[in-house]
Amino acid sequence: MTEFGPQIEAAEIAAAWQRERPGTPTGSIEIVTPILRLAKLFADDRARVLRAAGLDSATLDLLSVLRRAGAPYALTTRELTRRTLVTAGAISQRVARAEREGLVERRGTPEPGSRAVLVSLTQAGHALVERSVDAVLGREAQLVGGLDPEQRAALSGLLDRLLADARSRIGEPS
Amino acid sequence: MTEFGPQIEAAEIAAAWQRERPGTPTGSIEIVTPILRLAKLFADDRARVLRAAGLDSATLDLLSVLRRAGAPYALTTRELTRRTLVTAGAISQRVARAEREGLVERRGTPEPGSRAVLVSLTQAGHALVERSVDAVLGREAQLVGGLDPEQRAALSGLLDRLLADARSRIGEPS
DNA sequence: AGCTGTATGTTTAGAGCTAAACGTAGCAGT
DNA sequence: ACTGCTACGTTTAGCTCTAAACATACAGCT
Repeated sequence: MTEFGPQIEAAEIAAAWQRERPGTPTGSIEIVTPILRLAKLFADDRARVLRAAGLDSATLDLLSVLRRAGAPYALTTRELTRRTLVTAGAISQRVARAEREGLVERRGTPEPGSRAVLVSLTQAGHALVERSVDAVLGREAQLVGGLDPEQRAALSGLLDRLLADARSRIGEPS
Repeated sequence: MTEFGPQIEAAEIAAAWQRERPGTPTGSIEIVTPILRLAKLFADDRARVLRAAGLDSATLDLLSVLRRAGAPYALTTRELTRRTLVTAGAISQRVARAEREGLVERRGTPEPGSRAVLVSLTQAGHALVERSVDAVLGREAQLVGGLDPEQRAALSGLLDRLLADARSRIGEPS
């Protein structure tokens, strides 16, 4: 992943901008910078854990969504896109890869009157999720374990609030 | 970017795991999921803003680091890697692209006794940063503007704490 | 029936990244 | 000098993604 040395703190970045360009609107840096770094840290760590299990994040993401959906573990491509952070094209490719490895199957339409494609977990895919989910989530629980339950609740609440706010501001650009 | 419809809440994801696999360690989901979504939201939004200015995030990241470093706006490749979230190879490619566009220059070693390469901003590169930084940071300030100053301070503090904790648990150099 | 618009998936070209191989330059010990 | 070691940077192969073009099915009109 990334071989970074000691990182520069978000506060130092803001201070550098103020020194170089007084008046630069640096108010968001102390929020955005740690979020970007944490996201990369979580993503890299997950990739590391999964590589040990012969898996990758994109595939586990696909399998997990299907597994969480409950029996019969089948969703349309459209629904997979909605529950994921990637485009429909990317889902199509993820499904193709997972199908090649025997982890999912593409089957005809779910119900007449729709040309949707149903993607479903195979036995092997189901087994693979069962084997790896606890490892991934358990590892993440360790990583956030430095905060006590109250801090986690406070953080979670603020993040949800920020996410909802930011979405509404993007939806209606001012 | 991503044409998602209404997202599934992090709490629903955790609840689905508990329903499907009681005992799954879902405690981290309410923290990790919103962080990943916010990171993508910020990254996508920045890309959108920059595209309008004929720029991309990777290039602005490079130019910004050089600009913030102060006169004479020059750093070694190694230092650029340290201040960034990408590998040395990626920096090499970013510099090559930016050099092709006349935004940076590669010059000989900074001081004898080292074979480091100095990358420095050109006039055009400097001007481009000046033109785009306020737009990017101003936009981000809007996106986080839904939180009041106290909430922002609380959020920033918790994020920094989590980042430091998680890094120490990973053992990655901090 | 024949058109047209909409929804759904897939395919393709191109971008940027990582990991790993590679090429060198300086340095230390012998 | 010779050897090996370390630091630094670049190059390359391969991966996954996005955006856009494409293909196709269905539904509503006329």
